[in-house]
Amino acid sequence: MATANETNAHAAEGSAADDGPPQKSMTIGAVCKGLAQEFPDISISKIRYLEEQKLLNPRRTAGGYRLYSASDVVRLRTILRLQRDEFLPLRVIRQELASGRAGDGEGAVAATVQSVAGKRKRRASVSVTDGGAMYPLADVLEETRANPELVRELEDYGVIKGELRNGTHYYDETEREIIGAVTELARYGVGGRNLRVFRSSADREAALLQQILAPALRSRNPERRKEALEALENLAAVASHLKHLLLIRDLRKIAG
Amino acid sequence: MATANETNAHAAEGSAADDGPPQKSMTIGAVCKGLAQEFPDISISKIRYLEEQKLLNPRRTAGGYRLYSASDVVRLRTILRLQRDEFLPLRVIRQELASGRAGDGEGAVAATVQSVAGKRKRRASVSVTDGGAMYPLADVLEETRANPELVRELEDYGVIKGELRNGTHYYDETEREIIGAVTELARYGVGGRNLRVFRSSADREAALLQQILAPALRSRNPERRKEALEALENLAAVASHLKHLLLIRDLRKIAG
DNA sequence: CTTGACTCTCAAGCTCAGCTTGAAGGCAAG
DNA sequence: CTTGCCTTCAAGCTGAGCTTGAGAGTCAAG
Repeated sequence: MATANETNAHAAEGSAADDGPPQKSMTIGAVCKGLAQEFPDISISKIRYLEEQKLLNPRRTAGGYRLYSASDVVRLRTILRLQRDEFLPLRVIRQELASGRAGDGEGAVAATVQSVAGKRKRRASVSVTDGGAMYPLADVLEETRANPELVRELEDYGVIKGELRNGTHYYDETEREIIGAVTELARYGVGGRNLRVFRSSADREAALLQQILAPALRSRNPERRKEALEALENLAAVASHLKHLLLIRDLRKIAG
Repeated sequence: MATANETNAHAAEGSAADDGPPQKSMTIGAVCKGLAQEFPDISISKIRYLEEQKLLNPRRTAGGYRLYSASDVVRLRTILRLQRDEFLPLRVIRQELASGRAGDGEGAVAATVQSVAGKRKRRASVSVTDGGAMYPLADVLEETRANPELVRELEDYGVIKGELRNGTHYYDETEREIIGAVTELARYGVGGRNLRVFRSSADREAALLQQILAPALRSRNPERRKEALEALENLAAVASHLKHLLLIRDLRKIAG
């Protein structure tokens, strides 16, 4: 738990005290735990696999242990993000990283995520079946540049709920995006109380879809259930699109 | 090899001479040959597979033969491009298509390749300020493969209104897409009467946004008015995104 | 109204990416 | 010196994305 960072076993090469500025290399297990927050399906074997595929190349101890530097970890995070958010196959990620835009420098790698990603977030929240990644409040606040007050307000309204783990609030991907969207709306003067409108319509629509798919969702046949879940995702996508269109239609009258 | 297009066997429904304006549907074999130019690894079985995966839904002859309209082919080309150039899995392509970035319209789809491809690029049909293009009912019906009954129903409900010009109904881009989306929903069992839910929430949200931007929109200063319109578009986009997120959030509970 | 090219469905199978698992053993620090 | 993390290597698993084959039907040209 926690950030599982320094606390971990075998954090090699920290030598003496915490005086040394940037000499901290981590073992594979520590790296894995550190990334588990953002990437729940990471595993030691996966990291090793990525190395086998020439995407990583960490230092080794005399005894053969892998030692990951900070930039190794950054690179790994980049790889995982490109895979998860941009759906790039490893073959292509390897090229992207190799061909210029990123050696190892953190700046360079950060730039890569931007440049390769081009636009922000493709998948993010469209999936009903969540990946399970959680982000600490501090990160969310920094990324969305949201007002902490507003986050609290959202929690009070029950729009988001977060998860309290050893003293810090954690939010999932969807919640993070909700916070971002609401922050954006706030810039235009759409206050917290107005969110009721959005919330209640979402509730109604969810109820509608549930009702329609209820039989299949309750089915004990797992195949049928899986199909229903897929249908649910598609329905959500189409329904959202329809809502958008209807809103545009209304707004056009207003603008007209 | 030329375009290998008209030369093909069984180019159905061309009936008599070349008098018919837009009645050209192709069989699967013809479509396949036509696309082989750009996509060498296309195959008939692959096209059928894509249909099985709910990415396509062509008309059929009485005997069960697939008949691909021009817009079906455009859609298919979009799918293949997203797959080849963007490495998107079919799952994601399905969502991208369902959730608006591409209906079928040529402009819209071109925009999709762009927008999904990476640049920001707003979708053609979401703009509050309409382009003004109008499509005759017959075209809309063919493209969306909507039930005429359903279109009438939508008009009764006041969701769309169309325009009567010398005997034929004409619809704008947004209306056409609404019809498409509703048709899609109908395939999942979301009937006409359920649309009230969507409509009323759109109305409420429009009212909210109007209220917020009312002063600026009423302004006599054209500059200020233009700014307000832009704000309206952004608000609409963000609001739609937020609604989608909230819906996902609710659905996750259901699915859980 | 036949003929032959084309198409249909359905079930089974195939390939490859992307990991996971297990066995058999070595390294590091309390 | 023991305990827990680490190593390699080979084999295996899973799901996506098609392909193949069998058996039957459709369509338009002749």
